[in-house]
Amino acid sequence: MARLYQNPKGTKDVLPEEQQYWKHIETTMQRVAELYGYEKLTLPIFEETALFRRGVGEGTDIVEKEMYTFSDKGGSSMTLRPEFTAGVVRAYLQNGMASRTRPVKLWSAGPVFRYERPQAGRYRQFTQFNVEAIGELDPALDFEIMSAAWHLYDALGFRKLNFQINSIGCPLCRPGYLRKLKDYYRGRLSGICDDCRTRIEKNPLRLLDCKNASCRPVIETAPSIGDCLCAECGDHFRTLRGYLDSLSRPYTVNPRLVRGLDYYTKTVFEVWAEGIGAQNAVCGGGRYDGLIELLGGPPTPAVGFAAGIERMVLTLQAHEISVPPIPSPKVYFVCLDDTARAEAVSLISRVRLAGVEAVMGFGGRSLKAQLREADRKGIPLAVILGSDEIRSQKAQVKHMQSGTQDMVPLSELPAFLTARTG
RNA sequence: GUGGGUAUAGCUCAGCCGGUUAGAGCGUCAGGUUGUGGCCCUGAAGGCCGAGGGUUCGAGUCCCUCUACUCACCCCA
Repeated sequence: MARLYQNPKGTKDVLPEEQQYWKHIETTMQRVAELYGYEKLTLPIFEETALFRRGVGEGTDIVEKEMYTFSDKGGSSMTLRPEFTAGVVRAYLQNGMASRTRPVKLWSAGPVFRYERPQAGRYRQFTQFNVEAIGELDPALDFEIMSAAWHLYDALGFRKLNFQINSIGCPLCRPGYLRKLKDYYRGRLSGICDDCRTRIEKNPLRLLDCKNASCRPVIETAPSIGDCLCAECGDHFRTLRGYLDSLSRPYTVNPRLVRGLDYYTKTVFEVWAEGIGAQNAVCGGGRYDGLIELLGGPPTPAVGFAAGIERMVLTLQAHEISVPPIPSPKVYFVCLDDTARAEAVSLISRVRLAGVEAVMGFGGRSLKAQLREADRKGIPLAVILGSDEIRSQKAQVKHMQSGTQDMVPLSELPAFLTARTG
């Protein structure tokens, strides 16, 4: 067994036993997207590398160390998508969607790839549900996006979720804040961890969510971005909060919430789940008013979020939320000899066409073995076909739970089974 | 990239202070008299004890190296 092939590190097989969770999430997210008027956009899984370098940001961890980049046979540098937004914006610009009525509201779902050390809830290939609304600065749109996320988790049956929101300003007001923050930290170099000393220059916003205990008191008294927002950003955030309050959507303003991607402006938010380990963000998103222009389009505001499906599955399981079962066989055709099997092959085909999930026994297995299989798979009805039944043209239909049996003419079997399994 | 933990059957795990043919439960398959599942009983299949080296008369057990898995950091879904 040491010589068997293994799945690549950080990937995961989703076995049949887990599929009900995936199906529940997939149908729910599609329904929520429809309820909010978002249209589906299907994108390639890889794009040219430059799109992500530019769109995600050169200084980000994703670009610096996490991308699956390769040269194709023509010598072009390609990258498996590490997130959706850059690809969505590329498709929006390339297909002339900027001339559609705004906002253009799009959703996508599928695998994304980041080369990281795996741990609980973190994979190198994982699956995201992605929602974007492009072309509108109205805070009501921020609210709609957050509302869609809230609606999704509510419909899935999640409880005990934590909505965290913040505003990280815009190119007008953020530089001034960062200057204040850096000055504050430069005066306290001795009290902070090594990581934070490098963050001061490299990624100052990240100083605010350092988990190191020694940095905590420094963070507590650090200048807050909320006090430094420009008039536009401040108004935007206040209006958004007004919408959230009016609908009684529980949330926490977290002035230390920042995000790892360069393109965010104004609103950022995350949704945290309990009980699934350290990687507890099931959803992250925000506004990115500068990205479309950065990727060669006209100045265009936009807002969106991405939710991680594997983490949603973990949350459903950790919170013991029951999900709809996947339809399973309702009828098992027991075949006792070759003549019976020939009859079963034709009968089962008619039964399936009538919409009844049905399976049959293969090979020369005993009656006992076939009934045991039907029992263990929880199949409620067994149709027994042997030489007696062929001779009389009547099958025995056994109700597995009660053990009672009916004699049913073969010609009436499809109708009988349809009625009993409806 | 940096730490910690763990590797014995498909799964969950025993295996003492180093001692002879490697264990259990669950699962799978089969049987328990002619064609009837569940409970019970019996049996079978399934392991180079993660890999390589070392110590020893003798290693699943002790030591070293490697690999894989796992949790956490960085960061993120």
